[in-house]
Amino acid sequence: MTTKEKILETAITLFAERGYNDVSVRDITREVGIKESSLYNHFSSKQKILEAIYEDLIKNFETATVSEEVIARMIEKMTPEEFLTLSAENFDRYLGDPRLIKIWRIISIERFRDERANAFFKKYLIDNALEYQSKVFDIMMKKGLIKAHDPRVVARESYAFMIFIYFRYLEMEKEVDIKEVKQMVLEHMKFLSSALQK
Amino acid sequence: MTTKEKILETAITLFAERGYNDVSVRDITREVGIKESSLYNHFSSKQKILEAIYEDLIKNFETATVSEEVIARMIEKMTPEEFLTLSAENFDRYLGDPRLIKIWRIISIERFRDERANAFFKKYLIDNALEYQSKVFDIMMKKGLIKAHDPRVVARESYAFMIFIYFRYLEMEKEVDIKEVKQMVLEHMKFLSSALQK
DNA sequence: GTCTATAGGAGGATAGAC
DNA sequence: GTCTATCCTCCTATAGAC
Repeated sequence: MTTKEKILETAITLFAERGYNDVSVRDITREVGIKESSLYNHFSSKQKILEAIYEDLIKNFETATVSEEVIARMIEKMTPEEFLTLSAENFDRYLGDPRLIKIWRIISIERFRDERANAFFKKYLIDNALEYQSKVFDIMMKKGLIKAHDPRVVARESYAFMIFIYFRYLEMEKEVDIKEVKQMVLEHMKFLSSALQK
Repeated sequence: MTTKEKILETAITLFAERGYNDVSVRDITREVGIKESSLYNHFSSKQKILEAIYEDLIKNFETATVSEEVIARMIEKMTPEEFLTLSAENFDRYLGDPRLIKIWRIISIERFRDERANAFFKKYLIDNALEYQSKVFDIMMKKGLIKAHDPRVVARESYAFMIFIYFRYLEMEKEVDIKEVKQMVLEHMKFLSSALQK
């Protein structure tokens, strides 16, 4: 690992623990094993480190995003159970990536003082997901696979639970019991399935 | 309003906007209209102001808490619809109290660096409410008023939505459209009612 | 109870030698 | 690319006059 990478990874760990403001350049360089002044050979300011972390996440999103077309074709073939299982699996993948969890935790902390972080969180972790799920439920209703409802209402019922889990376990617990969380998500999917059954 | 009260109210407003760390004693005293040194005649440190705010909230909780017995008797008489309507009304009352919203927002921000704030939030805004709702649904199931389920699962389905609303609208928006939020809560209650109907 | 003046410390950042 | 030395700014808090 290069010094620059070491700085970035250390910053991610420390920012996720205490937030950007409560971590000093001194804290980072002490952990990395260099002097403060040496850091400025790799990043021109402390702020640039944070921006590099944000860009890391954006890159991650860009590579992970699937085209509208592909999504549309996938949905056409899926049953409600398959869709809910897929959602749960996506969440599980997130739970298995500690570095990604750390970066989202930084966004969580920073969103109170940084409008950019707040907007990013809102868009990528909430509103886009709600819109997507809304489309899926709409198609399923039109195909007569589930009970007729306002699809946006059903999408909120489905996804609000995920946000609750994020809030209560990922943000509020130091150590997450992944098995327990997966169980709760499973129970939610079951409840929703039965509520949507015709 | 005494100077001490002015300091407290100003601190609540500023801490809710930017968090404890990003508000200096200078910021507070500038707003109040006194010099920094004068503040120390009313609070022995900046930290004590935050603690006074926490105590304010705790006092609020103590006066608002109803005994287990009263709750038990209330539940016995309630239909599921009445209970869900009551929950929505409690939430509306919160939405109508800007000072209380500010204080909870401070707790929201501070929970990432202050374990006490985190524990407080977890207990009073989430776990106690979940436990309470769980008891209510259990009684209703035993009385045959709603479909049989694990009452804890139903309580999560019911309350996770409230936390989602808190997260997405109270924490993430500068200006909350209260009418829109009330509408979403209403739609949630309707969905849940129909899902629990025998 | 308010003021002026200042202490004492931590933070981000730069200059310049090696 | 790393180091030592240092700068400047902002912060919380205190001393002591009025």
